Amino acid sequence: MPMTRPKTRIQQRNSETILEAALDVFSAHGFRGATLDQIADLAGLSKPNLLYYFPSKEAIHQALLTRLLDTWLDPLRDMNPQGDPVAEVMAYVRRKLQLSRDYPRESRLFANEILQGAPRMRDAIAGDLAALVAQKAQVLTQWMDQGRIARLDPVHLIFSIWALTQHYADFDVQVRAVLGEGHDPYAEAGVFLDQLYARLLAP
Amino acid sequence: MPMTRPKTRIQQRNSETILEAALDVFSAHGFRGATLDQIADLAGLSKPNLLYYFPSKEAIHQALLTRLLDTWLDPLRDMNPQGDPVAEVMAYVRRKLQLSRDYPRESRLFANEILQGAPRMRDAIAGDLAALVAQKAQVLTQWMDQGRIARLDPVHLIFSIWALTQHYADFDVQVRAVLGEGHDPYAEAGVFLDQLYARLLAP
DNA sequence: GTCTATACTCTGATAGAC
DNA sequence: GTCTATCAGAGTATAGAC
Repeated sequence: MPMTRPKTRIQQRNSETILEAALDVFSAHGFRGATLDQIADLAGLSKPNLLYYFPSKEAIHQALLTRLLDTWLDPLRDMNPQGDPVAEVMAYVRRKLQLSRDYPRESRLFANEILQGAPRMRDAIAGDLAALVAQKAQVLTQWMDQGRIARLDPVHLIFSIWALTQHYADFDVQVRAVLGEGHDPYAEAGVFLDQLYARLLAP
Repeated sequence: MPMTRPKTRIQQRNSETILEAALDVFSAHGFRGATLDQIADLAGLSKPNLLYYFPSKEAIHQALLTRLLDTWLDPLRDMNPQGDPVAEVMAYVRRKLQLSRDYPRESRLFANEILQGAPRMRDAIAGDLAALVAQKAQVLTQWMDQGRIARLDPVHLIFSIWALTQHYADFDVQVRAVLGEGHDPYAEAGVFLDQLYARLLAP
């Protein structure tokens, strides 16, 4: 009974394959836009076989969201209160931008969920995420009090980093359509965001 | 036959009511997540009556997107090449933030569409939108050449304005959950973005 | 113009053979 | 563990009365 925790190696591998396929489909079409047929096709399994590994469509989606949140918050967790303030914030920006570049599907999965009111993530957001932001906002405030970075609303500063980095994954189609051929959006964004936060944070 | 252009006053009013209801539902659940039942209920009409005014679900969605794009680009169009550079950009930021505050549903409708690869807007984005951005990027570049604002990638500067302002509408749930009670997100964002762009644009 | 009734398709989930 | 067959429900759209 692989309800909660698959045991054998084959089960592990198949669960993995399913989640990988599901990430593709859910991130591209949203929860309701995705179909089990699409996921099964992409995973190379039959639909009933899919439902042997996960009890429902909802369960697959939930599994993706759960594993996502941790990855998503890691870069912020890594912001070190002992480090150099400007360098720490800018390193956070770079890590977050890399995350958008390397895991755009995860970013879009998350965006789809929030955009529609976070029906399956409300608790996690009001809980873990809000707590982490509060904690890091305190660190930022301390740095501001010490005059080591410019005084700004620390929470909105964090929002700005989320907005500016996730934009490149979530609005990828628009970014590429506007830039046209021959551009590397993430490379250009890296340069631009470096300049932006260097200017913004300077005390 | 109200296929393309309703004629009588009642038809006008009912079309309006339907689009208003549809905006609510599509922006909250995405295209596939929305159902005609929900829209009909909200509009106070029967489902077949809905389909008397619009030939299909797709057509309702299309009508919303078409009327949206213009409204969405107006603030950028209004950026005046003859005005004071810093003031013009900052006025654009404010107009765009107001748009997010006053029309969050439109913002989310747009975000849903782009997020899922813009299947119904690709042409408009690669066309009108890209052209307008190219034109305004030229204005920005001129201002930079004249040393009146800091030198930055003009297109990514525009992206940053989109990302930072739309974030407050699109991720509203997250913003409010993180801020907690007793906050006015848009007022705070207004202050923050003023500071950000003042620092960023200073030559 | 608007409604009731209904046709038809899609999709999530289950039964049961192998 | 995996498949074929199938059910049940939801959802878009149409027919046809009024």
